[in-house]
Amino acid sequence: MNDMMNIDNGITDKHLSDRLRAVGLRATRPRLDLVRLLFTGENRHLTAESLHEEVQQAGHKMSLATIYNSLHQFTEAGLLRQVVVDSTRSYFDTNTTDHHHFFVSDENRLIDIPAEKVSVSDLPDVPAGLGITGVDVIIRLHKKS
Amino acid sequence: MNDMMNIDNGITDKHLSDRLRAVGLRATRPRLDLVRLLFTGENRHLTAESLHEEVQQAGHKMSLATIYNSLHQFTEAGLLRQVVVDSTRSYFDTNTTDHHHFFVSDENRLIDIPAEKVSVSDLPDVPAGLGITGVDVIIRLHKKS
DNA sequence: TTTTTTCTTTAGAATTATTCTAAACTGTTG
DNA sequence: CAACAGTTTAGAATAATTCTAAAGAAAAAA
Repeated sequence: MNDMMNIDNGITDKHLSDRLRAVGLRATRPRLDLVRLLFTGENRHLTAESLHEEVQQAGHKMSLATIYNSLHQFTEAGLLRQVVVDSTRSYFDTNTTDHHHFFVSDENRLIDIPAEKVSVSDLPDVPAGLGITGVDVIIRLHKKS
Repeated sequence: MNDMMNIDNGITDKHLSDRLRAVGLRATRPRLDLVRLLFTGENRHLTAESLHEEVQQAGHKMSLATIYNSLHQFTEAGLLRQVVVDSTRSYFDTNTTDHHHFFVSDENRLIDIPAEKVSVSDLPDVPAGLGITGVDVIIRLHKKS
């Protein structure tokens, strides 16, 4: 439809397709619709449900299964990062660089914290035979009385 | 059955009942069976399922709903701490003092890290109107190749 | 004590988020 | 454009958790 169409910054569908192919995923129509929402504009935090709604509102129709599949594929491919803050829902972050999170429990909302703002020091010895996958810092917040 | 029975350290059912009543919960038979497993001996990490199995093996019979109810009541009462590491299951920790966790994803196992071993410094400004509920640090581990 | 009230427990149904299945469909490659 | 491998999808299936409303037990009142 618009190979050279410029959405709201310099990102075209060509860029997005290339990005998908670069991580070994075919640039299909559904996946393009998703990455367009995900990687055009600011970094985002989302759930399968919220993304699904957004896709509908963007005028596309997509099975929830596809949303789940894609979120997981994108995560494995390193395009997304999964953030575990709530045991009832999965959150995904389009910012995959090293950083941490505030989690506002009253609103189920995540806020990024740059890595430099938190220093985790003197890490204890990791049990033998195990390696560190990642360090997650979550600062839980609540509305003040 | 055994008001003064000493399980394996100095903790009797009387102590456990008092502990329940101290946080405003009736010392019922099911709750006693649970706290006996939870607070006699070392600190533990558990899930509703794992606790349910353990209760069965201890020879009691208890509805899973009671396990869930109790875990949540105990958590609200401050007897347990909930640890969110996995979006498919809830973990509870009998150690409610300030500390952090290793999470071995290959085995779904938690390991405590004393608070002093991790220093979170230079916390960023908390958005206006919000207060800090808690700071969770989770270091994810995997089996080394 | 007995009675009454309030809190608990429970079995099973219901709910929610997520995953699975198998068939229809679409990029990609030759 | 044929043929294959990778994708999408609707809907069923699953897993963890919560709900419901009825029966049971602890605490309070009489």
